[in-house]
Amino acid sequence: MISFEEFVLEDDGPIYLQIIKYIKQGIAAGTIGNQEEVPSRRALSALLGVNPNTIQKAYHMLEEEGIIVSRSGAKSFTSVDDDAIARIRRELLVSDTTVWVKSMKLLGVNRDDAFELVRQIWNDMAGGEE
Amino acid sequence: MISFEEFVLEDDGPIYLQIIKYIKQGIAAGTIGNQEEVPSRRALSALLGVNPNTIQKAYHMLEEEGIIVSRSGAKSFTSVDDDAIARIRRELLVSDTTVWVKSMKLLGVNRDDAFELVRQIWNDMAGGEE
DNA sequence: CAAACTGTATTAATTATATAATACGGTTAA
DNA sequence: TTAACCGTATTATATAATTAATACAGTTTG
Repeated sequence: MISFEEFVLEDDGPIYLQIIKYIKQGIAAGTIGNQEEVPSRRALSALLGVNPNTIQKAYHMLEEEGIIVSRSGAKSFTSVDDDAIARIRRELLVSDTTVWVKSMKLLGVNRDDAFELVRQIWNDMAGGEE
Repeated sequence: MISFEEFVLEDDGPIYLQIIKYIKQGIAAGTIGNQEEVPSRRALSALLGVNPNTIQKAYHMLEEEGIIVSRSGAKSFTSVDDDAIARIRRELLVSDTTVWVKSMKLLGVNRDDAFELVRQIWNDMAGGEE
């Protein structure tokens, strides 16, 4: 069963996109595996304090991407083979890093200074490898 | 006069936030200086193909942050002393980098691998220092 | 079987974002 | 001075995102 304990709802963008990204990141990180049970629409909506329709929208889009499989009346599960995992991982790594690099260049920061900034921030943050 | 030639309207988030970020990044990068003229609401809306009210919303929020000054009937100008510039620059550097580092940690990427990924992407992108 | 849970669907209302069409009065420059 | 700008404000409309309240049929489990 996918855990949403580490999920934090942000004020940033649409909730359904945050949920989609969280699941994709989990798959890419390996913390969410294949044929793993997904929380029901009602259970996750109660846990996050949002509307069931919002969860349904996120799950439906994930299903259209072939990342989860739903059967009417039954529980929903992930459906990701090794190729799909690799594709999702690469997609997230490149898109997130490209956004950050673009920002650093706009701010006129060179690569070494950007690395130094990362070193300062990396250790102060929880989680991940040290 | 602030130039919007390099500005590209994305489908991502609200337009007024994109405009605010573009101006803040310009100030932080030094390409937008103090007491520099800002395009009129009507002129910028025509250039970007968006509604004048959307530009007004962005400018109004920038004025509330003390970053631009408007007088009814007259042109609007930036208002950023050295302290303000340093504050905005630090704010953008830290927030953007924190978002990226958080993403790398969620994906289970260690710092050295993250740096290697940046090296691959950095040179393939245009702009900024090499 | 029956109760509890599941995915799915529908309709209505709300908020944020953006557009559209104007209007008013202040500022600037020919 | 006067025409062309400027910032500002108002009202209406449209779409996207979200909430809300239900409802129905399929699946699972005791």
